[in-house]
Amino acid sequence: MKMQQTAEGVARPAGRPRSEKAEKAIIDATLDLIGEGIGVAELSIEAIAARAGVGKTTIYRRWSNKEDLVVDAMASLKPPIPLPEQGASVRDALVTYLRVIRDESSQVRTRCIMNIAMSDAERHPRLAERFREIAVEPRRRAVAAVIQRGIETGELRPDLDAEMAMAILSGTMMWHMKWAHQDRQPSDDLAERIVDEALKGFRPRPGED
Amino acid sequence: MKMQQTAEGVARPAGRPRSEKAEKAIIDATLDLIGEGIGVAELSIEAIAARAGVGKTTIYRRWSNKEDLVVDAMASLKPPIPLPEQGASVRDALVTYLRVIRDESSQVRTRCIMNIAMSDAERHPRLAERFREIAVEPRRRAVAAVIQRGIETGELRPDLDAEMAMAILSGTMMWHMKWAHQDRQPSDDLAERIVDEALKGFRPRPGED
DNA sequence: TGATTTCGATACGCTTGAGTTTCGCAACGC
DNA sequence: GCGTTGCGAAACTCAAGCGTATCGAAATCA
Repeated sequence: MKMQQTAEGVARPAGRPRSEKAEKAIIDATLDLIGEGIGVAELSIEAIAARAGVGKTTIYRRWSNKEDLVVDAMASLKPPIPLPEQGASVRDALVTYLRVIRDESSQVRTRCIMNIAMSDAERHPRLAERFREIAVEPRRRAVAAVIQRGIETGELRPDLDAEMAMAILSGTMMWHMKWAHQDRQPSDDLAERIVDEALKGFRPRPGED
Repeated sequence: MKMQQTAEGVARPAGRPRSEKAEKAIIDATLDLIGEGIGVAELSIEAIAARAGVGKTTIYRRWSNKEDLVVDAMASLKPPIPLPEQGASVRDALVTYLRVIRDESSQVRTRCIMNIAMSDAERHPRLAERFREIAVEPRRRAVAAVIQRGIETGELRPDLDAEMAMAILSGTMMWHMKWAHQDRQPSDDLAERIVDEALKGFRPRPGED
């Protein structure tokens, strides 16, 4: 594979360059299929190639196995974290955050992707790590910042454990979305109710401090 | 298929009766394989038959497809709910409850089964329904009873929403077990810390009532 | 123009597992 | 003993999908 020098000095291989469009089509097809409820195990390279309108060779030239492809596909997801506006109250910021989780959890596509992240993660550590990195950590940091600010303004208890608060807020919403929506869709004010309930324990106790 | 009358008057088919031992072996093998991390998609009848020391025909005679078998296997699980002793305080009862969840979530086998229940549930509604029925509902009721008692004794706020409390307790523990144990195993006092944090919001506010 | 590489398409050999059938034996009631 | 049904084992057909190879066309650079 001879290299050639471009004007910018970047080495590039001779011959026809790889198609970025094909690459994107492959990633999109993978996410589409996953979003339709196909698990990693059932996911076939042939189906991805067909969906992407691409030859199998084009896939194998880029990824040597299915797991690598799925990891890259998951990593390509840009999590829509509308970071809570810094001007709002802690309550409003947390409500906004939980509303995002609720809305995402209502979409079949997001739920399927989350299922894969959570379930197949047991067998594919790299996938779990990547998902944590792109989807969990940024949010954890965002919530931690909100909580830190709340502590500084006195809206929250000074000894509040941000990690615990994060777990309570996210965990409670996830539990509701997973196990409580069997008969009815989530009520519109679910985010508010969770935040208000949690804040009962998060706020400073009157008569203390 | 001719029927015959037993002494008890129960109709039973002619010929050799089906082996309960084989049936149990099939169920056990299924749960074993699932517990080892085999997903429903990769789970093969052949592997189950081999593991159970049974012919494939013996499986097909009882279950017409894989989903039916998995549903029955999951349903055979007796969830170990050590119902909190009624004498203990609400705090102790809830700590006991969360400890059970934590201990279960630490076992690979239980985690695999839960993963299947939660993830494959999206595609297999009967499986989700059954799991909810045998694993979620009994616990929900147990916790609801504890909370009801706490409200009656004045240990908890009279307007506390039992459903919300359940979601907070279980959801928070599940979140921790799923996303917080990446670097270290759960601390021994995790159950206590969650309950104490939650109770800060669950107890009556001083000066109110 | 020629060398090189990628493109999509198609075909190929191979493995896995589904679901069925057949076999000889075992367990039951009569 | 006889009829019936279940048993495990093995063989079978069939389909899906893997990973590789080959094809002619297209894209890029020297």
